[in-house]
This record gives sequence, C-alpha cells and structure tokens, in this order.
Amino acid sequence: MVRRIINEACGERERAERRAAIRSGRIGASLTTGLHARAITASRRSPEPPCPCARSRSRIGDRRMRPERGKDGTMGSRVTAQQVADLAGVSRSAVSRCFGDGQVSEETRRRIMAASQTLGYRPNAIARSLTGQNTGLIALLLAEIDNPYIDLVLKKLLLAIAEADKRALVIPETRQHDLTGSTMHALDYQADAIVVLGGTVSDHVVEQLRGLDTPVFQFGRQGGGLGGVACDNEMGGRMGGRFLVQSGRRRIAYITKAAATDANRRRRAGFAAALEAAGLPVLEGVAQDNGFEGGYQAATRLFSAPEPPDALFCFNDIMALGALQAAATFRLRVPEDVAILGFDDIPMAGWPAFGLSTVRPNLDLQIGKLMAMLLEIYEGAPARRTVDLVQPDLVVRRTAA
Amino acid sequence: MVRRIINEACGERERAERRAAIRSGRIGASLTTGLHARAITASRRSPEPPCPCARSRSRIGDRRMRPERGKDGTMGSRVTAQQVADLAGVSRSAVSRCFGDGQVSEETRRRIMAASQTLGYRPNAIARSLTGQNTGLIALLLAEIDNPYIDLVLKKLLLAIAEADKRALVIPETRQHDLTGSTMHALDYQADAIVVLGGTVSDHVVEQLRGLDTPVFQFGRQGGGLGGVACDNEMGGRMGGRFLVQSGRRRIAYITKAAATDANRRRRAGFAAALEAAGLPVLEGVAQDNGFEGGYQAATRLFSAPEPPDALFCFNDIMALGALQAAATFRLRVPEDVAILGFDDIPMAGWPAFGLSTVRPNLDLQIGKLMAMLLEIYEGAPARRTVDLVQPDLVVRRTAA
DNA sequence: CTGAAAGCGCTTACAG
DNA sequence: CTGAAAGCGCTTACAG
Repeated sequence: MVRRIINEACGERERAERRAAIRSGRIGASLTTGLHARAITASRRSPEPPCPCARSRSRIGDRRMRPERGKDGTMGSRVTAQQVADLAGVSRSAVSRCFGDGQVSEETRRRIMAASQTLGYRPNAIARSLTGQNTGLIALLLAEIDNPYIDLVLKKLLLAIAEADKRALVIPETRQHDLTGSTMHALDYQADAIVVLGGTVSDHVVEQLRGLDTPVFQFGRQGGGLGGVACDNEMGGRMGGRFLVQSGRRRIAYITKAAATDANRRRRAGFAAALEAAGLPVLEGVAQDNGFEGGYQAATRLFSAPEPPDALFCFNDIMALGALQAAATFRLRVPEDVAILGFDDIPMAGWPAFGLSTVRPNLDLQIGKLMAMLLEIYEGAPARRTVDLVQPDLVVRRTAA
Repeated sequence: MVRRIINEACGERERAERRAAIRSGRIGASLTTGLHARAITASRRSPEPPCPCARSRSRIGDRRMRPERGKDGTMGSRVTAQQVADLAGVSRSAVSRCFGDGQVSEETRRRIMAASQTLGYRPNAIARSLTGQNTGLIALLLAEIDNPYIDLVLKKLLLAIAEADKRALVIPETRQHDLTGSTMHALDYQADAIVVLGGTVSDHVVEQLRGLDTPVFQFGRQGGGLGGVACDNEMGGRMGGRFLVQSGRRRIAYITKAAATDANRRRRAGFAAALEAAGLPVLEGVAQDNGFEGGYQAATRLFSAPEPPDALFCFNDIMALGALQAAATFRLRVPEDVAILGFDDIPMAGWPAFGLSTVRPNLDLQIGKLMAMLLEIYEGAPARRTVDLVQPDLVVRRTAA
C-alpha cells in the first residue's frame, strides 16, 4: 500500500462553498456569476506558484488556436460539464445525469439546463463514448463504390441512421480480398456495428471483420455467416424470366459480367429456372463490365449473331440502358423486336426517355429491416446471424411489356 | 488538503516485479506468459475481498456479450495498452510512445510489437481522441442529397480522406435553413473539421456552423466567410455562352429552376455576359426542378414557342438530358436544329447514347485543394477563409459542336 | 530512452 | 435525488 497526497481538494471545497451560496440564494445563477464560477475554477487549476497543469491546459487550449468563447457569445464545444455544474451550483454527476437518463429533480434540471444554455454546453460525445455503453457510431463499409445502386442504398441508410440518432462512419474499401489499413483505422473507433454494403467483398474480408468484437451486418450480400438483409435475387431472376416467357419470348439472353458475384449467381439461377420450366435455354451475353459499355457491347454482339435474341435480361439497369442503346443502333424496335429488362430500378430507369422495365428491390423495406437489426444490438441483443431476404417487384414500363 | 489512500499500488508493485523478471530473462514474452500476465492483471483488479471495480468491469465486459478472445485466436479490440505493456514487460507509456510518435529504443519497440501482435492490440481511437491532439474525424455535411454530382464529389472525397488516413463522419442534412438535431449530435464528436458539401445550404446554417470552434470549409459554395473550393461557375457559364455564340447560335436559352442558388446565379451571370458581349439576349427557360423532368418540361415549353431557340444551356447535365429527350420528341436534330450544353460532366454525359457536350468542373483538382486545406489544420494552421475557384473545362461531344 | 503520475471529459455504482 | 470517487483507455510533460 502506498499513500498518495492529492492537493486538488481545495478546489473541491471552494466548489462546495459556492454551491451552498447559490442554493441559499446569496448568489444567483446568472451569466455574471458564471464568469465568476469560471474564475474560481481557474484559480483551482492554477494555484500560485503556477502548477504544471496550467501549462498543460493552455497548450491544449491552444491546440486549435481559438478563443474559449466565440465572438457572438456562443460557446465553442470546449465548455465542460464541470463548468456547467459550477454555474448551476450542482455536481458534475448531476449534470451528467441530466443529459443522460439519470434521475434529477425538477429544480436541479432547471438550473442545469439554464446554465447549459448560458454556456452553450453540449456533452462531448467522444468522452461519452469512452465511458458509456456505446459510441453511437455505425461503420458503413462501402465496397462497391461505383455502383449507382449502392449510391441509393448509402443515401437511404445515411438518412435512416440519422433518423435513429446514430452516426455514420463511412469507409471506402478499395480492396476486395483484404482490408485496407485505412479501414482498420476506422474500425478502431469502436463503432457499435459494421455494415458491409454491396456484394463484391470477399468472404475472406467478411471473416476478418468477424474477428473483431463488433457486430457485423451485410446489405445486399449473403453468406459468410453474417446477419443482414438482401434482395431475394433468385426470386427476382425468376420473376424476370417468367415474365419474358409469358410475354411470348423464345430466344432469351442473360447479360452480365462473367465474374461470379453472389447476386449474379442467384439472379441467373432464378432466371434459368424460369426458362427451364418453359423448356427454353438461356442465351449467354458476356459483358466486359457491369456498366453501360458492358451492356452495350454484349447486346451488340448478341444482335450481330445469326439468330439474335428477342429478349434481354440484364444483370442491372445500367447494362440494360447500354443494351437499349445497342438496340437503337441496330434499329430494333423495343419491345416489339426485342424486350429489355433490367434490375435495380435506379431513378433513371423511370425517366420517360427510357421507360425501362425492371425488377425493383424493395429498398425501403430492406433498410427498415436492417435498421431494426442494428437497433437490436443497442438493446443488448446478440447480433443476428441470418440474412433476411426481401422480395422484389416487377416494374413494367415500355422496354418489356 | 485532504489525504487519500489509494490501494492500487500493489498491482503496480507486481507489475514492476514482473517487468524485472521478463528483462532478466527469467520469463519469456510468449503467448503463455501473456496469459500469465493477464492473470496478474486480473488479480490486481479484483483482490480478495472482491472490490467494487470487479463488478463494474464485468458489467462493461458484458455489455457486448462477447468473449475476450475470438474463437480463432484473434483478439477483439478490447485488448488495452496495459495488457500489452504487461506482456512486453514495459510501461503503458512506452506502449503509447511506440504507437504514437514518441522515442522508443529498438529493443523496446520489438518487444512491444511482438506483444501487440500476440494479443492483437490496436489503440482505441476514441480514447486517443479524448486525450490527443485531434480525433482524425472529418464531418461531411451532405446538404444536397439527391444531386448526382454531389454523389461523385462525396465518393472522391471519401477516397481522399481515407487516403489521408482520416475518417469521414457523413451527416445528411435535410433542412436548408437550420441544423437538425441529428447534425448537432454528430458535431459533438469533435471532428477536426467540417466540410459542407453542395450549394443549397443557407447562409444561416453556415453562420451556425461558424459558431462552433471547429474549422468549417465549403465545397461547391461561396460566401459566408468560409474557406473552401468551388468550381468557377461564372467562368463556366461564360465558356458555355461563348462557345454557343461562336458556333453561330443566335437564339440561346438558359434552363434552370427559378430558385437562386449561388451556383445558378454565377453560371447565369457568366453566360449572360458572354451573350451580351455578342449583343444577344438570354432566352429564359424556367424549370420546375433541377432534374430530368425539369429539363424536359422547360425544353418542351421552349420548343413549343413560335420562335424556338437554336441552343440550350442547362444548369446541369441531368436537365440537359431531359432537354435532349424533349428535342427527340420534337424530332429536332441535335445539334443541327438545336445545340444542347450541360454542366457537371456526370459519367452519363459521356455515354455514347448521349454524347452530351458539357462544362466539366475539375473535380480532382478541387478535391486536391480541399484536402490540402483540410490537412493544413493538422499542422496547426488557422482555417483558411477564402474560396479557391477552380476553372472548369469545356467538353465538346455531339450535342453541341 | 523510460516509468509514474496526472489528465482528457465524461459515466456510474456507492453511500448517503 | 445527490455528490464524491473511481474508472474508461489513452497521451504527455516531468523527472530520472
């Protein structure tokens, strides 16, 4: 055992005296006394001879080279709970309880709120995170950064997270099979959960993420033992295939990039099943990429064949738009000569210029389910391990009817 | 003065003894001794009779209901610097220095790195933020959430921020004239800087942000006394106008939504100046919105007039695409009958389907300049107060030549 | 180069 | 309901 002598108690005593004074009405809790309170605090912090902490304080105060108080009287976020406590004549604990979910008397709450108002106090979320139950941060791992569908997902998710009063730490992950150092750093912020957006990330990365002690969810991706939500891609493929078959098409092609992402495999499987049920083969349309050019070129190749297809089902809308352009180049009438069907229902698909028929994932429902899973962990529930599949809708516009 | 007796020193002594043992070679710094070290730590934390902190610890340990050690041997991020220090036989300070920019001897660094490796230690960024110079967080205030150009900006900025080893806290701001509570909360995370993306946010919001003690920058917006970067919109407007004039157009319209955003005002001013220099008037094309439909309808109205324009300069590419569609509806040849010019050069503009001529902001240069400003504040420089204008380029494709 | 101590701004049992 | 104390996981002068 060792005894240590701590000399900050004088400040404590001053504070207690002041509290008594405020309560007895000898001093009012006004801005003026607030300044007074600050003077007391300061004297506590740097007794003569000036103690080391004074040096340290000023350095930190300096670090952003801004005054403690804004020119317009609003305070910067440097006001601390102690300052509020001093001005209100209560303890720091009371202030904490008042801003947290603790019990505070009406009178105390009133004083604290008034003081906070005056000083412009807002609790430091970082300090809160260090000691509290959670950080309020949700890390969004953006795997497919140039997928316009993911753009949509990201925006809706950002809105939903803000709505739930959480914060989004957005991390662009440029590697597919490993985590970048930048991502690792972002993960050091103790996010309450991680959401992997998009289907291109490898199972290995998912495995790495599972090694962390943070719940991980996936959006638009299945497998890897992670919970999450996804569009029922197989169902979507089946819906598309069935629709084309029923509208009398016989030479039906599926256009996609060769790479076997999970979403692609499933859409294709459902599609193939639908054609097979009708005794039809799947014509192959291989694209260089999953973008406009890819769709354009794959369709061009198909249209140049001796027996061109009478229907195209494209892995996504952008490719379908490329295919649409190819059809125009070949002077094919859409949908009379060739039906074109996309997937995703990006905003552009609905533009009158295109009138693209497509399979629309129920994005809002997916986001809703994901948010529910996310919020469950704040209730102390263990992270889900299953992927919730959400059924898409067929949107019939002009390009396939 | 008050004397306080602190009983944690026993743990300290044990630690010191152990350090000596490790150094003298009596114990090796292996995984096994690592577990041993943890046992010591544990005994320090809960001496018999079990002290209160044991309770508190277990609660916090429980809070995520995960074991201290993953099934595959990887550690969760719950390993602390103290554990590494114990295993390496050094002080917590040494570990901190090793992961920070402090001075550490080669041997010490080796031991610490080995121990960290074994335990899977990564410094807790939140704790670091609380005590360190900065948080490494950059708040991105996303004002125009459905502007596809801002999508592009956001992605590039996310990449640049990750590249600079900073983290992006992305905040969707749905209100134009005030900050939402959600945004206020996000700002409580002590971001090192705030970047306002997009031009639609009001000066009042900018004023509120300036009240915080965090440097604020703006992207694609001028005024309000905030530093930042923006496309030289006036110059862009002038380039567009001059180009149309020089290609022989005489009845030139400017299409935009009536609302007077800053970018709109400037583009229009430059454009009008170019036409005026040629003695030409600006034909007005008023749109409902700044999207595809808006462009389509405004163009439709212009084409229906007794003397339709022979050139359209649109506020942005999406509107220009709408106008292009309107031209097709009117069976107008582009560019022979009517030239169409956009602004932004979104990826779609370059698709062969459109071949949209447009004014291209130099996005990479803008991002580069913004990042430079952002990084300056980490050097202790005061936030810049001026907006750097970056000159755009004219991209001539098929719709105006 | 190194360790002990103090501190960052909060929260949370604990004991009134 | 309230305050004093301990603690969250780090960093950083300070004094060797």
